[in-house]
Amino acid sequence: MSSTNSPARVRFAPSPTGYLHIGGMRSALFNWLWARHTGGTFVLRLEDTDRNRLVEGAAEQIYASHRDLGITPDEGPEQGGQFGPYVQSERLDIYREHAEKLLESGAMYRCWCSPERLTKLREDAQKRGVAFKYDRHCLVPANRRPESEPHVLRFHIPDRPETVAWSDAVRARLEFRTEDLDDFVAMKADGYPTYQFANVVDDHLMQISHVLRADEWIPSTPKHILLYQAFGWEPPIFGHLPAVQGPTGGKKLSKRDGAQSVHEYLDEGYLPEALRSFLASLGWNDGTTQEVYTTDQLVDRFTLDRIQKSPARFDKDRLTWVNGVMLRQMPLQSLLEAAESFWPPVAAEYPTEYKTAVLGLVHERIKFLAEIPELTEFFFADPKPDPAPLTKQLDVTVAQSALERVIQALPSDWTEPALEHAIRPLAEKLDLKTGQLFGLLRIALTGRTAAPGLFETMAVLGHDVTLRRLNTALQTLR
RNA sequence: GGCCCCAUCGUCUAGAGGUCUAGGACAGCGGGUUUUCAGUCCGUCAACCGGGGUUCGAAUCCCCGUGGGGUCACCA
Repeated sequence: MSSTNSPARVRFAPSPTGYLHIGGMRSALFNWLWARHTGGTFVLRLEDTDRNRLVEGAAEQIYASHRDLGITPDEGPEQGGQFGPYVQSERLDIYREHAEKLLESGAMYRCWCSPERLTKLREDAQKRGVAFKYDRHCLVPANRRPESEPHVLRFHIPDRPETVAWSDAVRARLEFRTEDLDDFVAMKADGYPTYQFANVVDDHLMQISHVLRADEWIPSTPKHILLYQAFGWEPPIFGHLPAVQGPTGGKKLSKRDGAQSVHEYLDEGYLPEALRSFLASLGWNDGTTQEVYTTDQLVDRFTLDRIQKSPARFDKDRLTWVNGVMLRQMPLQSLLEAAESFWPPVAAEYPTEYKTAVLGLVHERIKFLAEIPELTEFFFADPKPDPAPLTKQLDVTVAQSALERVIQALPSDWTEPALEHAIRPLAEKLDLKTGQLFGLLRIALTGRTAAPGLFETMAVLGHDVTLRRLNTALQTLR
């Protein structure tokens, strides 16, 4: 299948009303994957026709999210392209011009109805238990008003009852009856188009071949198709993606219930590659038992027919696992680069070689980069002296003599094997269990009960620091 | 409420009539490795929403329920 697809032109069209949450990013990723898989083009278009909901800086955040996730658009507001502009508020003339055509052909009509009247209509519909449909009041010649008065442009749903159907790339045939459709507003009174209208005009003008969008758009797709027909245009292929639900399920993922921006994950040290693999698995799989994918594999195997129909829940535990797998597979050098902005402040003065050695010890245990300070802090700063944990397992005198013996036994050959050779036998001589002695030393050296292996830790810490910390521990017991 | 979509372990999913006493993975639990934690290895718990059909045979097809979700804006 992969080689038989012609290059697709796909788009992701968010509106700048806030940051992009994970569900939105998943849609963007699917579009990007399909473009890459077919050797096509990924277009980013900003749908900013609602002036009331614009959020300062949101557009920039959206651009950044794509960049940082590694799915930079081929065409868009930032990169331009031959089908621009890619911001809808800069295309007002285009919409007006096209609206004019449909006005002339009779596919659209002017409507002067007040918000109050519409609200009343809506309430009536609710009372009667039916879906709201505009009553076409302004279609009656007697109700027409001067064109100079504020009005909107409505699309005239065909009077003849018919079925509007399309073959969805994700869920086979979908159909609606025109009787159930409302004469929706295409151009608002402020001169801006609605999504329904701008979307169709732009997708056609930008030669979009596949519209892959969230399935909440299914109910408005017949309106879009009717619009294409009114223009005499060929509709694109529609593919409606299953929703991404929050961790607790139920409602669709929204920004209030734990949904987060890509940046929050990036900031926690989730790798873009891990995010891509995990996000792809939310509603798509290749049918094998493979669980983690490189992006090349994703691009190679991504096909529309393997997109899931049912909603997927966002499971952070699984993301964390994927991230851990990728972190562990990463060469130490790459990990060092990825970790750059995650070091604790105290690490600032230390040389790269030292940090590399430290990273080598936590490489196996790290799940996301933000854990680095917690995992490595004691490599850079002495633990706070505290007698309590030192004597939790052993009484003071035993702990003291153990520390003294270890200090005396420290080898001159400061290597992991030499250290182990010198210290391990001490446990038996002191009549202690290995775990008791090692536990004591671990606390003395790191201030923690959980840390990397004792001897590798000592090897990295170096002779002087090790000796100092052991002495400090001894002092606190006196 | 009208219209629409969806329905396999807690979660992500495999499954396109027989190979399903339903497979993999995450999480959970138990154990091995081991100086702790993590990792790793092994094991374990756990699902076809219900009812009717169709068929020799249904998780897979059809219908009806039920449940969940979406949508009914001069928001996208």
